[in-house]
Amino acid sequence: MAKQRANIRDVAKESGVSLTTVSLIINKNDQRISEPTRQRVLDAIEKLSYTPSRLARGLPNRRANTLAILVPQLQNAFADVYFGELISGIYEEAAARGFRILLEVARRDYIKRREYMQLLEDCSVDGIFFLGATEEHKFLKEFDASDRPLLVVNNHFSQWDLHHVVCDYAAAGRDAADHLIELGHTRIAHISGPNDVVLTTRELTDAFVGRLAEHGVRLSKSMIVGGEFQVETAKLACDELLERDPDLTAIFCANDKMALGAYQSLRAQSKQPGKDVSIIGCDDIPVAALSDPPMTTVRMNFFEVGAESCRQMLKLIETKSMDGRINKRIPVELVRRASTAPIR
Amino acid sequence: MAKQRANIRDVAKESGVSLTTVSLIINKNDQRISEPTRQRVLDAIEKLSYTPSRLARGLPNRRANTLAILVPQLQNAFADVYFGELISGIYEEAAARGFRILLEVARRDYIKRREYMQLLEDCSVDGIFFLGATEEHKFLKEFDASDRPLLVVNNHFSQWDLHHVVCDYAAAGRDAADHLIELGHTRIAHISGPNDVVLTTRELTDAFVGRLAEHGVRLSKSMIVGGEFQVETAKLACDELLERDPDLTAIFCANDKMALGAYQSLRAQSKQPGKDVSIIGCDDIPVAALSDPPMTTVRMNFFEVGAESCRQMLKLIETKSMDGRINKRIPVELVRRASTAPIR
DNA sequence: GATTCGCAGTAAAATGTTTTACTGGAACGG
DNA sequence: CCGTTCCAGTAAAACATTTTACTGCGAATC
Repeated sequence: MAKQRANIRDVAKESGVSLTTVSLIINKNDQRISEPTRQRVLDAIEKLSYTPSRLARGLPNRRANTLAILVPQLQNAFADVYFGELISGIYEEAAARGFRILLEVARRDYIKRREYMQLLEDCSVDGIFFLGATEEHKFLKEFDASDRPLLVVNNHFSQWDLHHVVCDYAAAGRDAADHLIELGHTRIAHISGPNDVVLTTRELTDAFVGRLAEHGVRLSKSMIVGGEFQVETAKLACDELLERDPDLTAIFCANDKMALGAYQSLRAQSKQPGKDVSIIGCDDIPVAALSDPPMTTVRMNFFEVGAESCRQMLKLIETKSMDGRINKRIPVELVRRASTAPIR
Repeated sequence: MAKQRANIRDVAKESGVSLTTVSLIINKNDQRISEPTRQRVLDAIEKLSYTPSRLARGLPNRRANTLAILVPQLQNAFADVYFGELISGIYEEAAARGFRILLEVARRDYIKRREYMQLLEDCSVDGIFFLGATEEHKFLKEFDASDRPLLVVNNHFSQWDLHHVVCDYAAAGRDAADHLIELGHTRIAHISGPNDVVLTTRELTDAFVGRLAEHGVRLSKSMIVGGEFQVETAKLACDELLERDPDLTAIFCANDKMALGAYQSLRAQSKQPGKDVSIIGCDDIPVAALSDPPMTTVRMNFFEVGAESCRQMLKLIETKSMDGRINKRIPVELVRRASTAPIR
């Protein structure tokens, strides 16, 4: 009971080789170690139930083998399916590669103290994922064209040169437009996201409106209302749209939550979603399939966005190559359910 | 441009003192350092924009200044208000004390490989919070009466001797019973949680039934149905209860989600929750106040449970005193809203 | 027979802290 | 004037690894 915990020196002594040899074996860069020696060392590791210290390991090469997920301070950010799926995707991929995940909340004073930088500078973390970024997060400027490993997940920016991985929102807008056109709709409305601060939802809107125009359907500005991505605001938005055009036949909502708000609004006016008015959502969150009627929507595989973000981040860290920024688009897919129907 | 990053040695050289002095100043155990020296060192730190490396700091005393949150692998565990609030509470308190939070998911193979132990053994983490624990998590036995810093958040176990911080579920059961009695109800039912695997919800049920009995109201076994904490299963449970006793006047649900399920069930049978049948929930999640009718419920401050868990954990780590287990109960509070009414 | 090469492994430096035990000198009481 | 105490700080060990440059040796090559 001399020692609490075996270290690499103990293993070396036990198996009669040098530290270096043990280290090489642990790190699997061991072409040059012969099989018998290798086996002896592995036995010693087993016997002493040795685990290399992550702390000490990170020290020489300044690697923590840890990644941070930074989320904005929202009302229960951790209780949102959207963040939940992104985080799961990142986690899964990171865990598979032996990386740990650190959780960080970008509160006001967190940003003011530049703690995200500390994280990188004190070697706590090898890279940072930023979820839920908007154009109001001015501190991102610090990463503009910098070689600091920060990756924006599911949003992107034109004013700053950053790494990002995003769903193909333009394709989503086009898919939604094509679907409604195919069903014969012409009196169409759109409940958008916060277009003033999020580029992706602007792209969604632009692509949707643009594609409708290509098909000769004009969507006037007044039939586009912003909904802040929440059920309640979307309900109000939908009320407003129905007042402006009581005969509209289809609404494209920038996310599924807002589509549920539209359902509520319609019902309150004794209209049936999917029959009287076609509703198409965006995201395909789990409740979309379970809603009544089951929702037609554009599936955005957020889990995959998270996973791909993580793969890209790891590549970034390994290679340290700064030739160009990461700029990956994840494909989307229209899911036809019962909330859209041919025009009568 | 000789160096990338200043270290403590650079600071020492710059300010003409020894490493030790700098270290003492950084760690604020610096009674013995004179003010002028202190100032000189702080200036040097500023000038070189020096940040101590967390990795190197942890090495000598085997402290990572990091805590892990372990959650079970559930359908979108990260997208649940319950976990969200617990995590927020833990995070807040940890951040205030300079601790980082690591996220870990207890998947099947994660448990099999005992990675939670690795976490402690390789010094990645100074302590582990386990959320969403049930009696099916047999691996907890490993921490039974052990001095490993694992803390069970918002559940507890009688079969294993572990640290825990829990809401006072017994008090919640009593409060709910008292409230219904006060309103004159006698035909009462209960939709319970997964009583087979979670002790806290058994306590809730027992306290509720016990208190009713004290007031002379007998709740038969058949009027208690389990609901697995989900909206859908609770709806079915409620259907069943209404079939068994169409004249029941009140239902106590073991959480708010299930109370919402009960709302649905009642409405489907053209009964008005809060008028025809009083419903009382448990948790006071945000939607409870927003539901229709606003829900009477027992508030469980999960944020506070998380925060207190973290405080206890830090105490555990600091003192390393194993005289007794942590066993803290967080008080609950009845919130009267419109889903309960005096019997007619 | 000298030179080169590859093999299997090692010595030692480097990574950046904390902490314990020490030191030289000044003040101070007897 | 001597011993003690205090002050302000320091030297050096410890923490656990990775990595670079090296070494001895036998085999192949010229």
